[in-house]
Amino acid sequence: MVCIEENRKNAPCVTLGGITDFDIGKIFDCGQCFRFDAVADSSHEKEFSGVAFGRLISVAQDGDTVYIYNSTEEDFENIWKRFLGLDEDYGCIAEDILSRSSNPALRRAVEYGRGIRIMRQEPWEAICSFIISQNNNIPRIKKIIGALSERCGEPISVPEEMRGHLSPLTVPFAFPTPRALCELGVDGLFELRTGFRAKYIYDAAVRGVSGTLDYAFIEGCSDTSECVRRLCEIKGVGPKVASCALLFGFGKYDAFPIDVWIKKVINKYFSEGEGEFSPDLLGPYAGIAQQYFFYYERYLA
DNA sequence: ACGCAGGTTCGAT
DNA sequence: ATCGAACCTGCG
Repeated sequence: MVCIEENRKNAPCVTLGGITDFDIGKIFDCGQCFRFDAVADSSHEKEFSGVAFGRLISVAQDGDTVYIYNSTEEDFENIWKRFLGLDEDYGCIAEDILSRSSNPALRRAVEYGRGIRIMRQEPWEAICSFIISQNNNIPRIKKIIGALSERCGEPISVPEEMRGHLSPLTVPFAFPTPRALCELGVDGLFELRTGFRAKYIYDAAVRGVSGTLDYAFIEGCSDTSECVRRLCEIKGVGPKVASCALLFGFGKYDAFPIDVWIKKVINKYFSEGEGEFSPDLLGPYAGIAQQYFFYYERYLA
């Protein structure tokens, strides 16, 4: 018994049924994305709101039903489907990963991380976000990115119907363009509490504006280690940051970021056995395996 | 309170 | 080539 008046107040919403291997709690809390936060008083089991591609949405989930609020069908097809990794069959991907190695820890990690999806965020935002992430903690990373967006990103209108679907941490501003960050300058970036990363962000922004970055090449290049080398030309971008940007922003599923947690994983589970560990062992979805391992090591225990 | 955080650079061997 | 320190800041 749903009253029409009440319905009319609802935000436009795309509803998806029968979604498996998909858990927004894991997807938004596994550290790949810094602009989505939990909606506290949601009417759904879980709900996260945030900004991407210059748009504001919330993603909610009850069991295998997923809701995208403030999205049209068209935006879902063109943007959010890929953004949320809903265009991939994670059953097959997990199977492929497991077929590469009989390592028992790998099996446990895949099991534990079931529901994680690798997001496909905007490349520029991913590069910048992971520059900011270095030697930093997640709450502060989010704070800095929010501040940057509020300071020089395009404002986004928030429909009245989205009330109740928003985290207080969601700031309705698009991620700044390279040009906007350039205009801010190193000093402006420093004032936004980016610390020693200010000059790195600035260098990335300058390259973004001048076209030195060449996204098209990276998008089209199937040699991921060559992509890493290209991104490492940016000051403040090393192999870890480059790999994160490639994995979470460019959809390069074989990019394999090695951070402190993954180092632990390699030492703990891959130390015995002849030869050095290599991501290549894990196949074309090594980066996704990496994310399962990361989540397992970081959040279990 | 005070070490530490999903790294990278820079200078010293 | 390899190895440590230093790096901004504010959260836990």
